[in-house]
Amino acid sequence: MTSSCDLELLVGNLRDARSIAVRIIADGPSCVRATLVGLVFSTAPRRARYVPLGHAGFGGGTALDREATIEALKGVLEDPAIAKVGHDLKADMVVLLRHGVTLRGLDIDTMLASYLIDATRSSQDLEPTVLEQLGYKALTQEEVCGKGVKALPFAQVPVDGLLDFAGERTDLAFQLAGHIAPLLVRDGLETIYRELELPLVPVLADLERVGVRVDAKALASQASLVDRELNDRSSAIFSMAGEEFNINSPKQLSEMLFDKLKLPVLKRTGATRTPSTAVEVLEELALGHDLPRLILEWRALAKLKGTYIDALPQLINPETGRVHTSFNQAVAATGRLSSSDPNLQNIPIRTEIGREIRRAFIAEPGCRLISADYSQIELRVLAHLSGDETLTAAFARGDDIHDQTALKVFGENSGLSPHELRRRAKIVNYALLYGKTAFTLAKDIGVSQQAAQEFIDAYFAGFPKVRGFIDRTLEEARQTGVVKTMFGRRRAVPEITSRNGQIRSAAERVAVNLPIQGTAADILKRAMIDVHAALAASFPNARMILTVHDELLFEAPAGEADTVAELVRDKMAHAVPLNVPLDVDVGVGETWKEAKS
DNA sequence: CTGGAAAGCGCC
DNA sequence: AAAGGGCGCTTTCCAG
Repeated sequence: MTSSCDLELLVGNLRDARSIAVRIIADGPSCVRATLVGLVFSTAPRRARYVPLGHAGFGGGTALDREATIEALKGVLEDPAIAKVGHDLKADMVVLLRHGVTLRGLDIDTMLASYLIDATRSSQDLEPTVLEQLGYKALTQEEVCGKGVKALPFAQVPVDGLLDFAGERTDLAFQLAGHIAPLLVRDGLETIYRELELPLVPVLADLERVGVRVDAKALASQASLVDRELNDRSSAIFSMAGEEFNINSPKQLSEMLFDKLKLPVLKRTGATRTPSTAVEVLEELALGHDLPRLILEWRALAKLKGTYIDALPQLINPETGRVHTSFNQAVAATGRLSSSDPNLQNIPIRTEIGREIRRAFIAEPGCRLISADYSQIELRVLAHLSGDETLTAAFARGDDIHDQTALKVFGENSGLSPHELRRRAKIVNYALLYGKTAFTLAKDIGVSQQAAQEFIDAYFAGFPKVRGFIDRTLEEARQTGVVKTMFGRRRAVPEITSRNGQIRSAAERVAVNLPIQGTAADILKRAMIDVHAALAASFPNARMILTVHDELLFEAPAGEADTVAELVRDKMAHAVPLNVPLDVDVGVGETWKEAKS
């Protein structure tokens, strides 16, 4: 273990020693995620200003060691002139933030660089990336620390092994950086890396550190309510079925519905070809039998309870009273962020009972939550990218875009109610974004397949340049094997030339979707960086706490909530210049549910 | 007992 | 015959 004397020597020699390796156990199980930080200071002349950081999803060490070590290194870690290199710097940053250290001078994050080069890799983890880029088979944790180490309680993991593992990973990140940085330049990704992904790292680290307050009592009372509803339904289900079975088992359920009760098999599952019990199937069956409806209700409630109501309270950090999600910046193929442990990007909103869960997401006393979401951002991106005059003019006038689509697609004399018209038009709008076929569109809006095809044709006739945008995108994909967002984020679509029609069609949908979904993701990232800076400058007591694809959530003192909301609206609306306005809906409330309504 | 596949479903 | 882009989580079921 490094003594304080060694540390002084180390820090003193940082700029002129040939090579010094230090491995620090920096943290125990704590707020967001326990992490082992390893530092390797390599001061060979050409690289003298690089401090690579790595982590290994671990924690521990004695308080004395880590506090003394971090204190000694603080000046280096916080010096923006000393460039930092690592694999997943945000993970290190979150740990250091909890020790009062703000990591500055972020330079090469090999995870983010690798992600920009190929976002569709199955993993951006250090070891597989090193294997692919450097052809080096990295040692696993078990190989370094001994077999069975992962099963040990943290306190019993041998410290020496951890140090070696940290050092190994740190060194790998450093080597990888040298190889991968030129690839960013080769692929024209420097700008999006330097101006979007890298500046987002400290923003996300802040969001994770702050977390969101969750009301465990509110969830507990919802739990007992939902329990009663579940019991009522399962009793009814078993009495109708004539026996008890596990409703949650698709296998047992399918035996009950299709073997014992002889209901018609409408669809089979993908791999095993067993009769499907998916929601579309049960909805169809519910027209002729009472049982499927009850099963659907039971399933929805069980999902709510198991995934949210029971799970969330266990994830409240006792030190902060808040839930600290992890945002993953290197997973989604389109450039979106994802959230896990827990996923706070799939909290229910669609049904009233589900929406109740958002009452449990609350502001600190004396504070308010502010929700700000882009209105139809993907359709606006489509309008911009396609340059379609009808679409852009509709957005410029502030028309309701779904009503506009209804007019174009269904005409003025369809005989449908305005509400039904708008509902169908909304489905048509989003169907287009995702490449939905006439077959499924017909099912969704309850018309014949032929009628659905006529709606699709009418859409393209009404918004003529959208067809051109799709054709150009597909042509680019065929020519280059790659599609891009407005800001140069890329996604490879190698299957675009597949001779297999199904595979090729799937690739075409991916190719058309990427510029739309990916550009929307880029815009939100830009907005997050801008808003974060604006709040730090003008409202230091207001904090960004969540991001959900087209929405940002904030917590601010009640007295300034309205002002903060307007600042946020302005920054989001002007994050990037488009040839259509970006409208932002904002709301303030004591809970997430209130803020969204 | 653990890990992974499959089915299903919550969100944008 | 299949038939919508992007995620992450829970449960069941089975293999090792």
